[in-house]
Amino acid sequence: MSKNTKLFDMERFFRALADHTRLRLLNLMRTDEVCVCFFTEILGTHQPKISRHLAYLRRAGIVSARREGQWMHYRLAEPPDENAATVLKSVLASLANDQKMQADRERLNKLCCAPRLPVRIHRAPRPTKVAARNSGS
Amino acid sequence: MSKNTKLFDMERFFRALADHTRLRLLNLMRTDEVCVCFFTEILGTHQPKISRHLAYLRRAGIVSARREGQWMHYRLAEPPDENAATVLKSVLASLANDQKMQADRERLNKLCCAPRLPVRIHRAPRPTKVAARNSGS
DNA sequence: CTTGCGCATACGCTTAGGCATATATATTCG
DNA sequence: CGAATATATATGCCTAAGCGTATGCGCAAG
Repeated sequence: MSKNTKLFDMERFFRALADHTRLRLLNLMRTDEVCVCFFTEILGTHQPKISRHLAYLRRAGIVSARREGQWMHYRLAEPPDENAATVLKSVLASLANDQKMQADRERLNKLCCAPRLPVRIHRAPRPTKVAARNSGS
Repeated sequence: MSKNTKLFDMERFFRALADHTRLRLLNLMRTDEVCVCFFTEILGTHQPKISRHLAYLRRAGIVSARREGQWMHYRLAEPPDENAATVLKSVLASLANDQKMQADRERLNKLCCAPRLPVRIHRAPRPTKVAARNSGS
């Protein structure tokens, strides 16, 4: 039984997961807090598209945002419901098994460990690790 | 790592789950193989709507259908990928925790254990248990 | 204060997918 | 065969949500 008061809107939750771009974003946030410009760099797409999808995920309660000066940092949120948490955990584990998702993460790692960032995101704050929530629990 | 050859189309999978009617159908199939007329009876909705959603689930590989004379029986399918199986299992467990979903199941149980079926589905074959794959209940 | 940057949102367009109603197909029964 | 039943699909309508482009707004730097 669900311990928490807030109801789990399962339908909305799955709608949020039913998009390739959003799954890629979640995969990149699996262990890190990441700012928007890194997402656009890694996914190679326009910034408004990224922002729209991040807003969608935020509305679904799957990610949370933190402002730091002119940068917005996104990370996975604690689901308000234990069922959501369980499902999300297995979803993230599945992402970790996907080859293309692994490739995205490798590019992110390379990029943020590089001595110098590309000009486009020259001053951007690099992704930072977040307390592990999967497999470590 | 995914052992099975067939790739898991996660996006399609979640799109299939992103609908209340389909979640209710899946919940009713959690332990049973059920024919269409029982679904329409329990959900209290029109038969074409049920058939459309069942077709959607079938196309997503989540359920399978079996014909028996003029009746079609639907049940959960074995996901072709272990990631899909893991996620689906946690989804079904979440359904089992939902109060409204429990109510649906209780109505199905009452209906199919009743000495006589309502006139509408008088001759319909009753749901039958399927080898348990999740939560005993 | 003005300019530039990072990000969010608005706009217009297009498609997927929800719905109810109507119809087609297939099986069973008389 | 012809009617009735069980299910599937077609049709038309409407909304959600995808996309790219344009724009708004807050913060930083000059």
